Amino acid sequence: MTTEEQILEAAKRVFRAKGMDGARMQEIADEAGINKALLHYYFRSKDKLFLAVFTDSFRQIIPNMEEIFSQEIPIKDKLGLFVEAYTQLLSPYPDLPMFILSEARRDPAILMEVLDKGGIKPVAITNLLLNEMDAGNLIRQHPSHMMVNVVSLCVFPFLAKPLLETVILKKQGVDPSEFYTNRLEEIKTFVYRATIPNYNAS
Amino acid sequence: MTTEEQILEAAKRVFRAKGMDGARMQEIADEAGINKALLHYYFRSKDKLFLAVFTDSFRQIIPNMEEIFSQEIPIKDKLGLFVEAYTQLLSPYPDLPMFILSEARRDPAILMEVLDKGGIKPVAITNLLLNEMDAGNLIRQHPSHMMVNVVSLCVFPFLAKPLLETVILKKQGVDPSEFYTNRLEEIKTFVYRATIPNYNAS
DNA sequence: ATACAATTTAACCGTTTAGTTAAAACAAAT
DNA sequence: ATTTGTTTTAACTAAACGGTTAAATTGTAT
Repeated sequence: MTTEEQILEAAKRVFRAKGMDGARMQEIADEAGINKALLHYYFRSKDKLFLAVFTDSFRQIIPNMEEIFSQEIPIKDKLGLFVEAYTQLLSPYPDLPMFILSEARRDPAILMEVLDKGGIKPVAITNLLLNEMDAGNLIRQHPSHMMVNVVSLCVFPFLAKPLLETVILKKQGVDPSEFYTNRLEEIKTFVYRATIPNYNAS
Repeated sequence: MTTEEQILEAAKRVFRAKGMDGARMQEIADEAGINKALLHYYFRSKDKLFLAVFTDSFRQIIPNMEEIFSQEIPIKDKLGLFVEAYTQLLSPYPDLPMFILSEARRDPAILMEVLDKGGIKPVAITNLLLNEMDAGNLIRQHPSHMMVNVVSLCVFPFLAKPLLETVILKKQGVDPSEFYTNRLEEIKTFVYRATIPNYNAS
């Protein structure tokens, strides 16, 4: 791994954990095992380094939806695959969603910079969902809301992790690790019941 | 409104918009229409002021669940009322959820400080849900996951607001204001289909 | 009017921070 | 051996920040 990559990896860890305002260039240098001078030697400013981290992070939270939704399988299986892929994508990086969303709120302009590069094509998915509704394979509903609903169920637990673990779980006596292992199946059946016709009957 | 209240209101606005790390005491003083010296005259330190804001904000995002769930109405109506109450609770303060969750992640210890004061009793709700499942009024599922699911659907759009508006909505040609007005009904029917037996049939 | 609390003004302190600079050391290729 | 790019060291700057201080001012209640 080159020094530049080492720095970027260290910067990812620190920025994701503490955000732009809370992160310190010195801490990133320490984390990378180098000194502050070398940090500026590679990335001239904190803003440039942050932009690199944010761009990289944003690419990471966009799942490969085309790969899933272009398969020739029932829409129910596509939804299941998406939920699986997305939770597994985020599991190793539980800080990612909060990092992206809170930094996007702090500086909405940064979204426009990154959005054009990393392509999101919700139109294609929208049409696919509408076709499945016409075919009777999907309960009729607004595609935008359905997409937001599914993503909400997948992402929210990562965003609320500290709150969930202390409030709901500890006070309820539920084992946190058990909660997370059950989570995937619970999301899937919840989504199936809300979107697949006659799912409850079967 | 007393000066102390003016300061607290100003601090709420600034802290919620920029977070602890991004907020500046000078900006809070300006926002409150006073000077920095007076700010420390009332709240001795940034930490103390922040704690006051966080405590107040945390109380605000805990809906009055007892009032809703103790009514003598079907569980379906209780769920609908909860979704309605919660989205209406957050609508005037769209920054609240992100503020609470991101600060809770930055300093998880602050949660324990606040949690004991503002009471959350998920055990009562858990038992209520289990009873409704036994009575056949609710599709059987883990109560913890069901609660997280419903809250996810309500809160996530507020957390992802800037991202949603730029990415999904603008690129799709959907009017953001139309999205938000439809949102409430979409959540409710989504929840009904996923939790109420034979809801689709009726 | 006097006393007292609230508020302003303005300067100040100590610390932290991003960023710079220059010189030296190091490593690898020519 | 010399060059070239990389890395370290260490000191430094300039600005921002949280917090303090003291004196003056204002307003209000007694």
